[in-house]
Amino acid sequence: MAEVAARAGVSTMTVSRALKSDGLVSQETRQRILDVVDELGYVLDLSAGALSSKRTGFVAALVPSINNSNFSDTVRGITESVEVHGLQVLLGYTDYDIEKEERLVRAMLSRRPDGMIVTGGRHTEKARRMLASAGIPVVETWDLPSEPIDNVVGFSNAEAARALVHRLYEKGYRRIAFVGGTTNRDTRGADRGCGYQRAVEELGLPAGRTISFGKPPISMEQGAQAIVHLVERWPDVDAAVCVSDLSAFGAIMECHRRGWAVPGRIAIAGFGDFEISHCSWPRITTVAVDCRAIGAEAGRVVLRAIESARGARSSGSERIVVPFQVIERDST
Amino acid sequence: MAEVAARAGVSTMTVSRALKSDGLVSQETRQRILDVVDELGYVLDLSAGALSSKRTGFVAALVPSINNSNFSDTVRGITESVEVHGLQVLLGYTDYDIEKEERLVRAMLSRRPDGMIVTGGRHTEKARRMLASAGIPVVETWDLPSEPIDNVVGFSNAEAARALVHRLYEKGYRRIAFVGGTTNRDTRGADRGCGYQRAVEELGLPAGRTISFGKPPISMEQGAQAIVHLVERWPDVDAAVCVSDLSAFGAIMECHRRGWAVPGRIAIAGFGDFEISHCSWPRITTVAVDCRAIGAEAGRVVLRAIESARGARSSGSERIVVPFQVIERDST
DNA sequence: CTGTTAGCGCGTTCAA
DNA sequence: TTGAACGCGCTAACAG
Repeated sequence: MAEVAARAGVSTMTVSRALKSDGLVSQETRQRILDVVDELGYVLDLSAGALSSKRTGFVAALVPSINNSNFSDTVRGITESVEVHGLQVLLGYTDYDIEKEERLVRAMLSRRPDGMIVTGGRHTEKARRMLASAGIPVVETWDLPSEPIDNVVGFSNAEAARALVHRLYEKGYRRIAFVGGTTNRDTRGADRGCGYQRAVEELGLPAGRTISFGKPPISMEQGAQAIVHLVERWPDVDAAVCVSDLSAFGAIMECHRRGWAVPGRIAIAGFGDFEISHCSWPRITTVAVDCRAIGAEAGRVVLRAIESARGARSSGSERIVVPFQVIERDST
Repeated sequence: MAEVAARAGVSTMTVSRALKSDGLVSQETRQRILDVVDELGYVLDLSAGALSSKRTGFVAALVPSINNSNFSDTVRGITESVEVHGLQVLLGYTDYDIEKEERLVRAMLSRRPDGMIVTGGRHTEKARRMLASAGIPVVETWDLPSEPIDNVVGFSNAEAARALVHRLYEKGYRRIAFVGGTTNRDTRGADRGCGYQRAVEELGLPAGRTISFGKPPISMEQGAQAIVHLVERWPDVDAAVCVSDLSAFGAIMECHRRGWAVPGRIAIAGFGDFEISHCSWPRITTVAVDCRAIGAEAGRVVLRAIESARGARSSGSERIVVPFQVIERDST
C-alpha cells in the first residue's frame, strides 16, 4: 500500500480510503489511485485491516453437513444475504457431532468473526459458554431452542413431524412407524422422532414403532435396510415416516424391489422436500421448509445485530419462526 | 494475551509459545499458562498472529457448487487433509461461473491464504494472472488443463465420457445421444460432451445428437425434460449419456412415466456415481471418480508446496492424474 | 478532502 | 527456557 501511495503521490491513508466504497476521496484522486492499484496488481490485505479496524468481515457458519441440499441451501441463503454487505462466510461442518462443533466454535472464534450462525439448539456446555461470551451476535437455526443463546431462526421439527403424522391419520393410516438414525447425534432427526411419538400417542395409535438405523446422515441405503426391518418387526404397518426424503427414497426403492406397492402395501413419507421427492416415482409426500430463507433470515439477523450492537448486544435478540408445510404426494 | 501473561507471571512471548504445540516452554510454565487461559476463556487471535507470522493458516478452496455431492466430497477431502496440519479451509462456490470465480479469487486473495485450490482449468485471464502472481501454491482440480497455472490433480472428463460411449458401443448400442447443460458455463460438462462427440465419430456412429438443456447445475427436472426432447427429435435413439447421474435419474423417471422401458426402449447412463445411481431402480450405469481422493490429494499437494516453497515455488509443480472407472449397471 | 500519529494483537528475532 | 524490542499492513482518530 505504501508503494501504491508513493506512485499516486498520496498517503497510505488516502489509498485506504479510495479502496473502500464509502471513503471520502475526490473522484480524480481515487481514479489515480485505482489506476496504480490495477497497474501494480495490488490486493488489499484484509487481515491487516481487520486487526486495525477490529472487524474481520467474517461471518462464521456451522452446519451439520455440506453434503445435504437442505443445509447447502441454507448456506446459500446466508452467503447471499451477507456478501452484499461485504461480509465473507467462514464455513464449517460438524458431521452432526456436537463435540466436533465445539472444536469448530473455538477454531472459528480464533478468527474473530463479526457474527456466528450455528445449526440447532443443542451444543456442548463449553460451546454454549464460548458463544455466549464471545461478544458477537449468534444465531441458532433449524431449531427452536427453549433456552436460546441469542437469536433464533428456525422451526419446530417435532411439530412438523407431528403434523405429518396427523395428515397420514386423516388419510386413514392407523399403524404408522418412524424411521430415523441413531438419535443421540442428529438432534433434528431426534426431534422429528419425538413429534411422531407425540402424535401417535394423542391419536391413540400403536406407539413406539421406531426403527433406528445407522448414524446420520442417514442415507438412501440405510432407508432401504430400515424398511425391511420395519416390515419384518411389525408386519401390519401401513405407513412409515422417514427422517428425510433420502431415506424415504431408499425405502421406496427397496419396496419396489420386493414387490411391495407404495402406497398400496405401505405408505412412505419423507422430510425436507429435496428435489428427489418430486422427481422420483411415486413422488414422495414430505414436509417442506424454505431452507434458503432460513439462511437469508439468519444472515439478515446477524447483520442487523452487527450493525446495531457492535459488541454491546443492545438491540435485543430476535426469535423468528419460519413456516413448514406438509406436501402430500403419491407415496401416501 | 497480556492479561494472561500478567496473571501467569510471564511475558506475552511465553504465552504465545505455550499456545503453540512446538513452543519451547517448560512443562510447569505451560501448564500454569493453560490454566489461566482456561480460567479467563481466552481465545488466541489468529488474525493478529497471521499478520505477524505472515502465515494466515487459510487454504482457499473454490468449487462450482456446494450442493453437489461430488464437489462436497472433494471439499471433505481437502478439509480432512489440511486440518490435521492446523490449516483452515476458506470455501467459496462459483455457481459454475468463471466471472464469479474471478471475483472470488480476488476476495480470497485479500485474505492472504497460504494456498489455493480451484476447480477446473478454465478461468478468466485476470483470474489466471492473479493466481499466478499471488506467490502462493495453486492447485487446479477436476480437470487436466493443457496449460496449468501450477499444480494439477484431476482427470480428463472427455476421456471418461469417451470410455463410457465405447462401453455402450460394445453392448450393442449404435444411436447414442448426449444430454447436457448449456455448455459455455460448466466446462467439465462441456468436456464430457466433447468426449462423447469424439467417441461417436471414431466409432462411425451418427454424431451431433446432443441436447442442451438449461444452465448448470443440470437438475433431475431438466433431465426429464431433455429426454423427451431427445426422443422426439431422434426417435431411433437407443442410448443416452447424461452429463450427471442426477439428470440421468430425472430422465429415467420420465421414461417410466411414459412407459418407455429403460434400458429396453432406451438405455441411459449418468456420470459421477452419486448415491442415487446405485440406489434407484434401475441402478444407473455411470462413471465413478474418487472425489474425496481428489480433494485429499489436492490438500496434500498444496501442503507440500506451502512447506517447501514458502513463497518461492521452488519445488516444481505436480500433475496428478486420478483414475476414473466406468461402472455398468442396470440402466444400460 | 487529505495527512499525521498511533496502535490493533500477535510472532520474529535477538539477547540473556 | 525466557524476555524485550520491534514491526507485520492496515485503519481510527484527529488535525488541518
